Amino acid sequence: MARILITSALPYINGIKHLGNLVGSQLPADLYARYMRARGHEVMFICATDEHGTPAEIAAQKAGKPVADYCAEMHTVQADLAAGFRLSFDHFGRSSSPQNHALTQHLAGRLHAAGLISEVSEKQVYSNADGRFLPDRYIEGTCPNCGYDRARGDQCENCTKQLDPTDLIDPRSAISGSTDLEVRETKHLFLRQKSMRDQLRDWIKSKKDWPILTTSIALKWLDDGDGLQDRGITRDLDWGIPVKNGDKDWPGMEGKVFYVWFDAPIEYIAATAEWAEAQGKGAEAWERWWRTDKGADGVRYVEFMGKDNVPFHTLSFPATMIGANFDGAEPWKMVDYIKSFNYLNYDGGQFSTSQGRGVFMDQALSILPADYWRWWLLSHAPESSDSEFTWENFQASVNKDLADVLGNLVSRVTKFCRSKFGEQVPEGGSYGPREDQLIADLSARLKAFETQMEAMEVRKSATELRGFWVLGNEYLQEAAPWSTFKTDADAAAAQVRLALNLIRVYAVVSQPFIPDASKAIMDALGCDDWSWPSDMGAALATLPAGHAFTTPEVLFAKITDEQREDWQNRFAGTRA
RNA sequence: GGGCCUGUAGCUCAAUGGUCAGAGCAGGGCGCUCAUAACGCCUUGGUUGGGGGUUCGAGUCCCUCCGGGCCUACCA
Repeated sequence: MARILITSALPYINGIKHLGNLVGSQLPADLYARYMRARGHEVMFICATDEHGTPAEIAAQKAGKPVADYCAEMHTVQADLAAGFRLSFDHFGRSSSPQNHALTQHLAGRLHAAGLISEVSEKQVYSNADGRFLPDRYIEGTCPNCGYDRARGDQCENCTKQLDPTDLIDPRSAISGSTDLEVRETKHLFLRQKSMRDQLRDWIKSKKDWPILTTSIALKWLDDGDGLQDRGITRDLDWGIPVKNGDKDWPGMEGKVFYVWFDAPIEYIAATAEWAEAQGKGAEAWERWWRTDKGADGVRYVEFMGKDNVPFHTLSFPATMIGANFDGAEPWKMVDYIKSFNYLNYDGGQFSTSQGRGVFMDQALSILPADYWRWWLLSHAPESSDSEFTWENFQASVNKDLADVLGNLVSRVTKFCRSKFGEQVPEGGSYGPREDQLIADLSARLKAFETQMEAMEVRKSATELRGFWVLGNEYLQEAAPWSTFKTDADAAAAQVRLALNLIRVYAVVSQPFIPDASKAIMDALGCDDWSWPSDMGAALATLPAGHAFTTPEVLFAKITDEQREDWQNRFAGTRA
């Protein structure tokens, strides 16, 4: 039994996430966590809301609420939706937690002691009307290059030219529209990652098995142009983790907070500490996952994220971990594998939180159960390139795979049994060569599924699982118990007994993808044995003759053309 | 501008430089009647975006052109 630490990129706090966010990190992480638990491994699956930064403050302001209240409310909303999608986090934390405050400040102090923090004075744009410094992209104005009047301070969207906020003609605040802007001098802490470039490169190059998407992004940041740059880790904001040197004040940094991207990955660790506290356990309970000197040396740590998150997870966060161990006193667990995803598009364009385009998690659950979405999203996960959600494809996939192949199989087996033998596993007959062949085929197919799951090949895993289901229909068609029954009731009994057991095996193996349907099958079969069918023959003898069951309701209702068209229209525009 | 990814059947995707480029869906045919008009079997369908090159051999490697996407460090 191995110990596996799994983190999903943290969903940002400023609103409900869309299906693209879900499939880019949390959902595949959940699939992996569920599978590894099912295989008997010890899993720690961590996620949290990412609560700091300018967008959170602005979202709270728009909602007319204090930012702390807003974040607390949105955290609850996101936690409920995660539960609705059956995301099986061991803990869903908050980056604003006391644990993260303490740990972030502690690690900053360690980096300072290591000589890896420098203080840099910068000039930044301050908006008097908004009472805040403005990040470059929150300043709008006319592009000096093309004359586009809604160019942002970092780049003109129209002509794609890179800009500096001071380049803009007639600059104004993107938040309030105010032109009462001034340039102020402000001091910030920088993480001296430049000095750790070789260490980071060696570490990344040692990861031979990482996806190209992951390593190419990391190496680009390391070596492109002037190479890896030092990174600001503080901001002039009210909401965030106050800048401290461990538990001591940091002279000159009063009133400043750490940059959200500094404290967000640290929350992976802090959230595990939150978990330990919630469980009534001591520090050793979380340290055995995160400190290689305290038990984490045997842990395999896997991160899931969208491609936009890769630089922070391959460079800044590792730099923090390596730097904090400058004297060998704090060996932190480093990531072993990064699974990154491309983007899911929606009907010819992008999903967009800011524009409200696409299907959002709450809307999705309001029209169909979680399993439908889980199945489609996972079986179409954007692994090798961006992929696209269309309602036609969704309808076709769900109806064929879930309703016809799996759902109908469960239905035909249980209903046939009920009508010929009653609602109990029939007795009599014995297995022959056909059944031996089925067991061999199932074993081979399961092995292929396991291989793909362990490699985190999400789409291929779904394909293998579907193939595993198809074997049941093929067997039934060939054995044809409805014909057998007319001449040899005992033989039909044996065939149905096997088929009922096969359905149980399907519930167990499918559980990482479609947990609710699996549970419904198990409940109908009156069984709670979720052990993995490593010995297929034995697994298919789990339900003995005479075992009572109930015929389940339709597992997956088909999506009708009317429904599809209705949803297509309903979700065609942007969300209010 | 630079970097990276990507382009394969009507659709969604496979294929360590090595049989005749394969699956699922859709389409066509046959079978079955237990089942959610479901299931099974067979089958149509390709100049692998265009062009050039390397190689005994290229979907795969190189060059070039065309299309789609992402990133480019103060959104997160």
